[in-house]
Amino acid sequence: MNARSGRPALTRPDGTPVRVLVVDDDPDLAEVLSGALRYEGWEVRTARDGASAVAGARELLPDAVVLDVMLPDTNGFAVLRSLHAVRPDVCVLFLTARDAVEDRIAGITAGGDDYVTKPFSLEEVVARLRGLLRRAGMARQLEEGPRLVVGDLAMDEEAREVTRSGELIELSPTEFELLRFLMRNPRRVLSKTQILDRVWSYDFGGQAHVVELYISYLRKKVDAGRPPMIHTVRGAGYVLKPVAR
Amino acid sequence: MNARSGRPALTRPDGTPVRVLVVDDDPDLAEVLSGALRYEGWEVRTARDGASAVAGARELLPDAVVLDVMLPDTNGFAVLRSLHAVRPDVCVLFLTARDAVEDRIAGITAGGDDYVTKPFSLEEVVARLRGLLRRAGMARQLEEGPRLVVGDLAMDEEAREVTRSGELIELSPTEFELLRFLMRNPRRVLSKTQILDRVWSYDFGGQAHVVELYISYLRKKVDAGRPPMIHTVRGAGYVLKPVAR
DNA sequence: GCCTTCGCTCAGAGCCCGCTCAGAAGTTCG
DNA sequence: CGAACTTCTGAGCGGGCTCTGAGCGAAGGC
Repeated sequence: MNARSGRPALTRPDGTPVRVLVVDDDPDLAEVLSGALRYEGWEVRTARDGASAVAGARELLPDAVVLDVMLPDTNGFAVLRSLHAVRPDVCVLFLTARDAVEDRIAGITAGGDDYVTKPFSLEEVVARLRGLLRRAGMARQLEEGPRLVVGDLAMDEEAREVTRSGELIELSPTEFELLRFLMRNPRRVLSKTQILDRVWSYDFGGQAHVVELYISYLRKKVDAGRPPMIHTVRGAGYVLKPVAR
Repeated sequence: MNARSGRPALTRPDGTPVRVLVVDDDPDLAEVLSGALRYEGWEVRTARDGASAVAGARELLPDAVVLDVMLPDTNGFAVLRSLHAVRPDVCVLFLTARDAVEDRIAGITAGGDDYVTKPFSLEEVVARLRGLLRRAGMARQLEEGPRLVVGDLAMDEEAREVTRSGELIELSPTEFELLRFLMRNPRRVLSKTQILDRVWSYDFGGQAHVVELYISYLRKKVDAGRPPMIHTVRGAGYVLKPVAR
């Protein structure tokens, strides 16, 4: 069982919580990240530089590491080598500035690791991590697949494909992330703030009004002409529900 | 057993009372809040700034913290970090002014923490706290679910759904809160003043007449054509009772 | 039985919330 | 370098929600 009730957690094969090390020199960002990962039911530890990252990894023996490429003392790649020395099969998710060295990252990620560019949304980080862990055989049997289903609505996270009763629905990146968040929390009212904090980048300064706008976009594509699955709860937020039988 | 007789308290897994730290620089507000939380059967301690909050947390080791974002000495994020350092799984409920536009700290609700805007109602604060604690695994086993049931009337707090004998009932935010308060105190007469203090915001200047009005609204939706569950006790208040068999 | 008190309900005003449209700025891709 | 797409802002509108006031009915005291 997850911290987030009702949804099964992604765990290690023996049932113990997945262990993740977060390495970033911005303490606020590290705090937000580790909060989100703990919310997934995972065990989290933070480090703010390369040295303490390696030390932390030795203690925690993490299954995955979220690693900022730009660190005060070293760069991420040196840390990566040390990490692989500690635990060869560790998954690494790099955090990197958009304009920086994408080619070098590409070389690294060929090995099965992955990266996201700053500024990112928490949904994206969590989704990538889940993908990495799943591929590393971390899923507790069958219950954790790359496929989300709510009623006749289905999402293949890896193929980035969404269908409703078999019909393919094309979504923009933000629409996709919003729908993923909704589908990962079916039958639960989500406030606009929750959605904003989770689906939009952490540096987004805008109003909750965008959420309304994107809900409106989603409705046009997901609910179009069909019995609605996205419901407004006035004064509270939005819910995704399978249509009542 | 709870201070509020007849209703089982939300307790820690070992049966001891939930421990909550209230941090606000307004002593009156802190007093009202801690009163309401003690009424839930919880152990409460107060602090009026960030420094004493961290100190208090170290002593009390609280399960949850009610934390005003606007503190004289620090910002919410720094306090959040300190609190998580003391106890990684602590839940935080932030209090924030509605018009203080950009004190919304991005990502605050992403880690499973929550917030309410001032002015708030006590029911809302308590409900949010209960939600946080429940998700953190604080519920004494099965008896405390996200579901309130009185007779054939049922409320799912997370989905914000109310049904009577299976039929869905649509409620406005205030109606919902009022009914939640009634359902959390079944078979107990609640005075209009009690209801006003609990369901309406603390800065509400209006008359007790609104309570009558909203009871009337609720009756139309909840009791409509069915044997009544909401009863008037003249000169005393209202009771919610399951229909006699 | 009458009068007072208390509670119920209707109607309406004002406000706030959420939805949508249109367009500007930025991004991606051919 | 242009075209298509995506994201976000601003404004307007429609309607739901909350509360006030008034009138009416019921309960209970004298």
